[in-house]
Amino acid sequence: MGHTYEFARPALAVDVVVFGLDEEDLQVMLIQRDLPPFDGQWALPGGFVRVEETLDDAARRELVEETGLRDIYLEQLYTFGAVERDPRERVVTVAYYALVNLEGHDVRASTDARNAAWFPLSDLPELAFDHQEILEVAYERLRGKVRYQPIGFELLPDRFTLRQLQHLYEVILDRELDKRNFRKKVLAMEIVRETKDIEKDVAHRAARLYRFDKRTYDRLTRQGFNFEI
Amino acid sequence: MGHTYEFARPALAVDVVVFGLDEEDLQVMLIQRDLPPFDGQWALPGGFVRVEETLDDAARRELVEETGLRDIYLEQLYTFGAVERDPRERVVTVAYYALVNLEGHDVRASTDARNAAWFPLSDLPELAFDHQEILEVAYERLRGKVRYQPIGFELLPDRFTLRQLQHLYEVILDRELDKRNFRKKVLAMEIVRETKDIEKDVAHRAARLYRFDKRTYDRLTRQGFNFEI
DNA sequence: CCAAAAGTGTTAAAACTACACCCATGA
DNA sequence: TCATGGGTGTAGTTTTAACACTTTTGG
Repeated sequence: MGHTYEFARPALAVDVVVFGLDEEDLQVMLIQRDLPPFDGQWALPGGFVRVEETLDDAARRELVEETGLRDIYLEQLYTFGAVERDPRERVVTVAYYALVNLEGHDVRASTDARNAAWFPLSDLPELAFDHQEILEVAYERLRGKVRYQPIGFELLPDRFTLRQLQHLYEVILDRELDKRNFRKKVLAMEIVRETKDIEKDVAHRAARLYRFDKRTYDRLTRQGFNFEI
Repeated sequence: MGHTYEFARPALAVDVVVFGLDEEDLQVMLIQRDLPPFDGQWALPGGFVRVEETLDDAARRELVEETGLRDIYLEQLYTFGAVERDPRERVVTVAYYALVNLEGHDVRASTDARNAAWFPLSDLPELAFDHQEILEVAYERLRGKVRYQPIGFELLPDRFTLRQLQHLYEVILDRELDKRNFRKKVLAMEIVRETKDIEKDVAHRAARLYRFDKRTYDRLTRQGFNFEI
């Protein structure tokens, strides 16, 4: 970087893969485009980075503007720079992924989210640009990271049952886990704390609710503990 | 991304953290700047992205131009977008890290590398821009990734002793490993193959040379095997 | 013959896996 | 009273961790 810019500049954008979880599936939030290129097709929420905002700020701003989602877990994923990825001109995009608890956030509460909708990961429409590839990289990252960082809790409500937690891992890792072994492991780590409450309105015995104990997690981590499912 | 660019654009750069390993230490390649800002200070090799090249191409081009290093392991790290990270103007940089075998590549063979030099990670000069932070993120990534991806071999010559391999992990992970357990584990994975040769010119019993067997690694990986040290 | 690193096995503890039944609740 | 999921323990196997001595080679 020994000299100033003497060439044409690529444009710089951000795109966000928002994952949500319901009782069935991992879901992804998509936006239906209403302008060319790819008019009418579904795409990841995103937009251009302004010169006076950080990349994280740009991603959060676009999320609010396009989906109404705010204050959610957001992490940078990868930067995609294929020369022809946007047919209009050279656009490099910094991709993020976000995790959101589907029960706690209502997309439709947003003003400008007429074209936003959740799709199950297993049944996505055709996506604009290289967004299919971005989404695959995001899912790959989520699957890898969820095993050794306690990010999965971001997909659950504040208080959750161990069944919900196990279901989360089963959906993301795409394999079944043994109930007894899973509970033993999670409880042995001491990073989920039992609350005094139980589920409501279920047609069977109600399960105990637990809470992720971030303080204990941070303390244990400083002592060399490694989270792993 | 529903509209074209109506704002000023950030400039886009790449920077590369090149790691090398010798008998002592992890080393990092730095460039001494000869222009403001930070004139005379050391910095990561890097430069602006051209509009007709991919990010990977830009990183490789800058590496060749500034250090003479080519055909080395290179992987995207993270994109840094703090608004004031460059005092001249808004510059977003896509950081990479690279791994190189110090025995196999001579920096001084490069034409334009008068200002390039290796520094031990444990004794770095003050760096320009936010390059100290980039370097810390790169080291963190290397430390995390080396345990579950066979990238460490990139830091060694084609044929290496098990001692060299163990030393590599000890330096990167910053802790001692048990010789017998380490050998057992590595050999049990069957991804390093014994050669028929041994070390030369050592003042003690010469160790057997091994080679990383990428074909076997790929085959095992397809079968669900997970590398882990 | 000395210094330096190569090479090699065993045992105890811990972690992991597989597996089945009774219990509580609401409909 | 039935359907549904909640909740619990054990035994066999595998993996990990700790640990010390003999061999080979060049100087």
